Amino acid sequence: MKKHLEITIHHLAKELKISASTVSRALNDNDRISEETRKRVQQKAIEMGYRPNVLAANLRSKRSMTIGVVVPRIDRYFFSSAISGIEDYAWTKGFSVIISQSNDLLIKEANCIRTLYNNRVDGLIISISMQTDDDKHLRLFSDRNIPILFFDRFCPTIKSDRILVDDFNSGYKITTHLIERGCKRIAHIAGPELLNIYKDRKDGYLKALNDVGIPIPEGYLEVTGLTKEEGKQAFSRLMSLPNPPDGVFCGNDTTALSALEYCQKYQLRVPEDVALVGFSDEPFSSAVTPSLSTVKQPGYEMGFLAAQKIIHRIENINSVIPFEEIVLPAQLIIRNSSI
Amino acid sequence: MKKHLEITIHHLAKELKISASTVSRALNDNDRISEETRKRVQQKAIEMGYRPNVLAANLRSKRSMTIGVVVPRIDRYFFSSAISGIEDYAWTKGFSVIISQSNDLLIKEANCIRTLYNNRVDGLIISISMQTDDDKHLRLFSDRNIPILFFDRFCPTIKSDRILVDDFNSGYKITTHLIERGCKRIAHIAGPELLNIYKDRKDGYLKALNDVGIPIPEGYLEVTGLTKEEGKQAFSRLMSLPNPPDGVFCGNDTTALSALEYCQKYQLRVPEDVALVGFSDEPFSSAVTPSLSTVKQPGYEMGFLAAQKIIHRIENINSVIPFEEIVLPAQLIIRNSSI
DNA sequence: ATTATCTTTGCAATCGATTGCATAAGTTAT
DNA sequence: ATAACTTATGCAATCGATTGCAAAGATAAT
Repeated sequence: MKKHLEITIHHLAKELKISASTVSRALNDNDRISEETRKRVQQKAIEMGYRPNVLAANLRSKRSMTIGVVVPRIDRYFFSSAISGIEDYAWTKGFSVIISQSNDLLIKEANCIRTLYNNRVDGLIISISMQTDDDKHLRLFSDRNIPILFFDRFCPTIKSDRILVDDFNSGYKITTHLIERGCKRIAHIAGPELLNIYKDRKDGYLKALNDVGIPIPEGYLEVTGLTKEEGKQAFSRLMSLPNPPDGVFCGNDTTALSALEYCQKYQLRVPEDVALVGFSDEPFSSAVTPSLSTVKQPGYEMGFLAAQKIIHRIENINSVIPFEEIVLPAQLIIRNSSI
Repeated sequence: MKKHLEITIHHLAKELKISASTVSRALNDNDRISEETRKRVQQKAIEMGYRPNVLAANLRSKRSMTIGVVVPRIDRYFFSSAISGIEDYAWTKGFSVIISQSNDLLIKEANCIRTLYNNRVDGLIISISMQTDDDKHLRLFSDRNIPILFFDRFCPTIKSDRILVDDFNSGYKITTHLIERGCKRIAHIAGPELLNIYKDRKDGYLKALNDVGIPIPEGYLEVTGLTKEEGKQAFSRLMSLPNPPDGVFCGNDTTALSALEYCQKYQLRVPEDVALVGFSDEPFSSAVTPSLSTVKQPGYEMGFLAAQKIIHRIENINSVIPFEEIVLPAQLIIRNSSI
């Protein structure tokens, strides 16, 4: 079973009676090697089943051809589709993708980043955790000038590229939509302010109401962790108010679903009694009844673009490229829960 | 900005006036180094901000502390939750996870595997593509005695560990459930026979009907790619039969959802006119109306277990551990679409 | 014929850690 | 005091590629 001795460039060199350096250059299609030798070497490499040892090459060249990705949870659709986009592009450029998840914990996030650093990834694509209120762990990369790219959720104190969704305008559009369909009392279930995305959604909501002079009653702004359970509680508090809302902008689809389930349980009609809008267009959102109005974030495209940007930066690591903040538009999808 | 010269064990050695080998051993808590020296070295390492270069260590030790994962698509919930489980366990053992997706294409799968091999991953966890009818690319690993572990979808000609879901019994249980609720004409929308999972589900279906002596009318067994579109077409063909089914076991939840949408469009009542059962318990399945009966596969747990098994094998690469086929039970979840 | 130039290849150091073997120092037994 | 072990540390080779510099050979220019 141990018949497979690994073939190295030295074996090829000996076989071809040339030096290892020539073999190395030939395999990399270096101009300095004659066309003829290159052909011979490449032919022999195939013949002998040569497989480059990426580790050795990376050690020497100080590039790993690998990008690290950190997301809160891999199994959330938005993130898995972003990873899918990252992987698809990276693959075309010969980069591998190491993933890790922070589980929305700062400590875990810091550990992931340290591990990725130790593995000498060439760049880091990250969507920070809900707890990240500190940038010390990120400095491991930024201080060493290793490219970081934030997507969706970013750390404002680190200078770097960012690919974001236009949460402010989305929040504004959602709220305006609710106003236009006739809602008079519009509440919002927000997420932790620490994260730009939730703050922006909330600000969009506030601005939209303010622009048309609708005041926000006491208790109409819930701030939660946006889990299924917290969503249910928050919605229940809203509906127990003396003057409950007739339209609720939920910070994500999960809480919107909680709200929907609450309505089913207590015989509230959606959207007649209360209109609902979520955020993210999870796979379930179009399938529920009534189907859920929401905002579709281009996860795959963001990931693809993120990979393009960071690989471009990696490949031009010595040029000064100004940092970019790309804000992608998101699409308001009006479905039956707010029609 | 270039203030960060990388600290190596040689820098530590010089600083402490000892040899690099001692530093290396001290950092790895080797017995041969005195307790006192170990402390001093570890202290200094922290003080100087030393970060081990995993690449160098791996090159020498011929282990990469990395496992490669290949799945058809990262953004499918079953796979992303499995990856989540893999990553969670691997992380506790200091392993990194490189992921790649085959997009259900054999060629892409082969390329992914080659890349993972070149990166010298210590093991491969894979769920094969729908097209994989050949094992040449997998031999790259198996011939070299590098651990492979299949989960969910496997290649029967490669000897290795497997972690599977009990698709046969699940198919059997689903069909029996439909029989018991009173369905007389039960159809099945199956996936490609090439994959064990779809063949087993179908066989369970056939066996269940056979056991109670129900014959299967002409045209009641559709074989498709199980996409949304193909599902819709297959279901439409079924319902256009002179004697359409009153119960359909759909090969996955996606096609079950297609069926549901078809029923809504053509005013068929579910489950009164036709009962539906899917497979996989996608996030949308519990949320749709009527909620979808299905089989819940333990994705996260499978991934976690897969990581445990393969890392155990990696850590005992020189012992002969017999290959294991673990078949996990899956849970039939009866919801409104077939109650 | 001689020098200059270009092309093609090889030598040897290097990346940063690991590890078998040798050695020095310390301890115990004879 | 010497042999026989232990214990702690260092030397130097090694993993498999990359790369600056030198050199050899071929060709062109003077």
